[in-house]
Amino acid sequence: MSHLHQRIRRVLARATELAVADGVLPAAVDAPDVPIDRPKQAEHGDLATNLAFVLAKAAKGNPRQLAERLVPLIRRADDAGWIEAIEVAGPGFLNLRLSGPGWHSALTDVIEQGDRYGHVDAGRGASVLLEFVSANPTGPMHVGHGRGAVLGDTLVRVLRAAGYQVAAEYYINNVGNQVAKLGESVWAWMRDPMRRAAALATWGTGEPVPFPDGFPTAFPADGYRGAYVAETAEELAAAGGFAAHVAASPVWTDDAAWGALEAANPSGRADHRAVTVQAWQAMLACIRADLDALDIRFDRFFSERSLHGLDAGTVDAIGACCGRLAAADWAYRGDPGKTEYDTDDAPTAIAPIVAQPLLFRGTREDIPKAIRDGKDRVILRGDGRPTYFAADIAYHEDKMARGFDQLVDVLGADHHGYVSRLKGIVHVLGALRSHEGDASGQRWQDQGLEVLLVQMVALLRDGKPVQMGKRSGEFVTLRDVIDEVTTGAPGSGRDAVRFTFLTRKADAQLDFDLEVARRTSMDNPVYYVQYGHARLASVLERAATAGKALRPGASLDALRLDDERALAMAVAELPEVVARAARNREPHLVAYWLLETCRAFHGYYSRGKTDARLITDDDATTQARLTLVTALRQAISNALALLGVTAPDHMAELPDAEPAH
RNA sequence: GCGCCUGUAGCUCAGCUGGAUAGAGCAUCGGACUUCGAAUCCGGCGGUCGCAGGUUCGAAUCCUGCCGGGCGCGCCA
Repeated sequence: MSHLHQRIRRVLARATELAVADGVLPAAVDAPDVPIDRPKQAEHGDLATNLAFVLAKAAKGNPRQLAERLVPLIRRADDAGWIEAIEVAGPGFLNLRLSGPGWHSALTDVIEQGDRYGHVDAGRGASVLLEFVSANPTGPMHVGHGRGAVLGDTLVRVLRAAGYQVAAEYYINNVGNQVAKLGESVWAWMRDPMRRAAALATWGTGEPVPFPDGFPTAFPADGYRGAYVAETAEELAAAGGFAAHVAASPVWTDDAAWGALEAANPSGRADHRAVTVQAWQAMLACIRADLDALDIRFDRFFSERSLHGLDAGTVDAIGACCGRLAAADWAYRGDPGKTEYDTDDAPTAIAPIVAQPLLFRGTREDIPKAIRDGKDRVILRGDGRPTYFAADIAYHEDKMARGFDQLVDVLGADHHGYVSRLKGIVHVLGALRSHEGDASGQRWQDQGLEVLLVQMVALLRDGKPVQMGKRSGEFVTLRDVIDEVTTGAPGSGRDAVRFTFLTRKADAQLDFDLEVARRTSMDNPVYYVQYGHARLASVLERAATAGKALRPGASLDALRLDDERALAMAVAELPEVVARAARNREPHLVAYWLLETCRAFHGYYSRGKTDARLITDDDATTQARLTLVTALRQAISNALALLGVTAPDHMAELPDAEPAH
């Protein structure tokens, strides 16, 4: 699929070849990936390139001189006549002014390609595994998770549009102390139906709910305190299946008693208890519903339990991986009992640590300094249980074994201390492969893992921070935010949340103002852009009603305004923006393209109200302008689709909005 | 202490592989609809790109140092 910049780039590449053939350039010069800019100054033409600089550097020549000599060659290479004028400017810029057919072709591209316009082949079919969200299934998603989710999902869409094969994956942390704690918290509520009912009623009133006192089984001091825990307990109690457990009354900390009670969990481990499993499954269902509300889909939910060999049909991949690492001296036995559990976080009733832990050599000198760890980390605890880190090693080993070309993880910024460790893993697993005679190892050592950090979200309401007490469990959930910014139109909450998250690049902190996200003006970018789309759709509708609908193959010669040329150039840029957004993993670029393009259109439209109306009495003018409008609408619609935001043909009237007249 | 992110207009932020006179929105001041959606547009005001060096034809962008802000450094996940 061809687009304007690509065609111009081909002309410039051919001109470079001609330059070599004519001896203007030495044969040794490689034709570079020709950079094409949109100049800031209108006098600088439609497109500009610093090709002469790049070539001059390689050929050790004078850029300005080389640019002069390239001009006739570009003319010669431009046999299709896209370029009307070439000007050498400044120290050697080549400013191109496109011919009518040249810039018109940007519009006909869109009309021809329809909803495929903007798709490019930058990825050349490379396969990418993109892991994102991976929120612990111990509670509902909060706003920060939401940002990672939207960024990840938008990146999936953008990468696919840019010609990558993408697998979207969610890693479920369903093993360990955190899920055990969730299970214990749910269990505490299940044991006491009276208090549960009272507490659930109290939650609705906003009164504080007393936790520590009066439970037959005390509520864990560091348990999960949100209302959702009691609600889950209510559901599980109602669903039944735990009557025997309650009757047998095992104390939560008594692993042996639980082991005797549950055939599926002979060890009795707290994170394997039936109630724990049901609890995180309920949480995961809730998370999936929230993701669904944002139109986020995954190709796979990857269970951490499967790496432990705990899911049906799985084997202990972690043990196997640790064994391989130890065999290649990437792991070693450390001193037993050197570090105690922090009593706050310790899983209850664990055996004293007497055996030797296995440590990962993340500090070895042959790991590149940038990803070398400051300290060797435990992967198998003294009691033999793997750490979270060990599971992540096995998980990334699994990803690598699946034959992807690239691995990308999206992480919350609060995990940034973990990034180098994670990158270290992939490097070492690559080295391990090389050590074991696997040729693919080198590629992973060189290329490694790519990690995108998503910075924090500060939630505001009308400019003031929204207080979130994490200890009380009363934090604002993603669901709350979606609900609060939902106005009247279907999908409006999703649209506002998605677009707002994409108005900042990932590594910048984001203020999310709930009040602004509901607003119907320029400070709410999603509205501005959707209004632009609705305006375009409305023009087309009106033209059709007036019997002046666009006919195929209309001539564009009647487009003579600077605004029209600029809009066509904006449309032409979309495929470039998609390619760059994919390459740099920066989906916000698409959002900015939308804002700029809509701003340009609103300006054109307003100026035209007096002297350049879109629907006129002159047929040729009307047809040409409707072509522009059609192409713009299509391009904007496509870009919105990449962001997962709806492109409405009409804006819903808001109850609290001033009526338009 | 070590490491990561960050510092651009009063505020919130863009700024492509280093490229031409650093751009938007908000705020503020002033304008624009009898007709395609004024939920919009046009204009004014506003800058030592944190500071100091370096690299080169050219630095907000790359390198070094310093200063300020945020975060991370568990046999938690």
